[in-house]
Amino acid sequence: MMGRLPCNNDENGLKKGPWTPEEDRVLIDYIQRHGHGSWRALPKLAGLNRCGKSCRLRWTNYLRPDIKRGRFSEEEEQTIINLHAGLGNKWSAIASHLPGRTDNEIKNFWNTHLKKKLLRMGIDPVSHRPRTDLNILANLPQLLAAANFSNMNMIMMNNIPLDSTALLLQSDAAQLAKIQLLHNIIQVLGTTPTMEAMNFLAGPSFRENHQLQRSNNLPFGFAPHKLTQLRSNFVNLEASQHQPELSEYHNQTLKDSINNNHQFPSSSAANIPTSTQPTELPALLPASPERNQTENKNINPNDMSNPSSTSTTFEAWGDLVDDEASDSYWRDIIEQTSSQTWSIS
DNA sequence: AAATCGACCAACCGCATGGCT
DNA sequence: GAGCCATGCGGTTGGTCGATT
Repeated sequence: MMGRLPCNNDENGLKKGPWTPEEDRVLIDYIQRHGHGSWRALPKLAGLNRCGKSCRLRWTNYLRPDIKRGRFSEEEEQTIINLHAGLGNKWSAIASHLPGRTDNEIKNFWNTHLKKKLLRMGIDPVSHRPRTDLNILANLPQLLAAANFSNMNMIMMNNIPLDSTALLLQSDAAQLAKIQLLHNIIQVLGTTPTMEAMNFLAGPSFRENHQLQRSNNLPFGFAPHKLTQLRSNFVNLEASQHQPELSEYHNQTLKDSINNNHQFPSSSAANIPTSTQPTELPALLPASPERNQTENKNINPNDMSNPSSTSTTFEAWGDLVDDEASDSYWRDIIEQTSSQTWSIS
């Protein structure tokens, strides 16, 4: 490899491993007086028995005066998730949007916290899309629990009386979890859902509707605009899962539903400008970070959402999914889609 | 009390890249 | 253009510490 100078401290007698307070002091003193200059020359000049690379790392990741330490805030967390969705593992690029945070710190935080958090939510941390492996089906209890937990947090933060909202929120959380599950199921199926699958997904009302559509010779018995709307709203749902503005929007719709005599969250969709609700919406996020790395070089985390496109998510599902879905109904879905998947693979 | 496990994170390693001669 | 050097970057490792068995 051209250009690389080994920093093999074992062979040249230089020290490795954790830095001592004394070494830190020497390094800080030197840089404060002379700047770091050539990192390679620095250790000798400063009187440190370390390689230049080690000094640079220690300075940039730990000793720099503008380093911000401590827990990541919710805002920082969301920013990292948003940026990672667009940039992938470009830790230095992500760090450039978080003043005082180092790429190393963000990388560690991602690997130890955020990755697991997304996995728990059923989102693939690499692609930022819902997980398409069948294991996700085994995570439904956690998904429901997470949804409930999230809603409970919202209640606590807004001092909303539990007795008047608990049942509604349980219902909404379950609804969210169901939507997530349906999304994953369709991802697993991969292609246009079969008639049988759509029958099960849409519930009794759709089955009735299908009979009418079939008599009109429409493909799959599904009105084309419904399929388009369905697909669009999956995209919107997915986008909302890792975009703070959209999450906030969904939180707000939930709050609205509480304040408006338990109306379904879609009631607040009127807050979103209708002029920006196309029938078919573009994907809000790249399918994979790699795909869009070049155009996202100077990405602004605040530009990564399009809240206006979320307004019909609940409405569409309200149209498609009956509220009275029973356990056996959902068992049927899972069994149905599982058998579909086996036949695909 | 000791052993084990898992989370966390500082530090290291090796590759990529850009600048200079 | 080739070779060399310095630095940046991302993946990985290994030590530490608290929780659990």
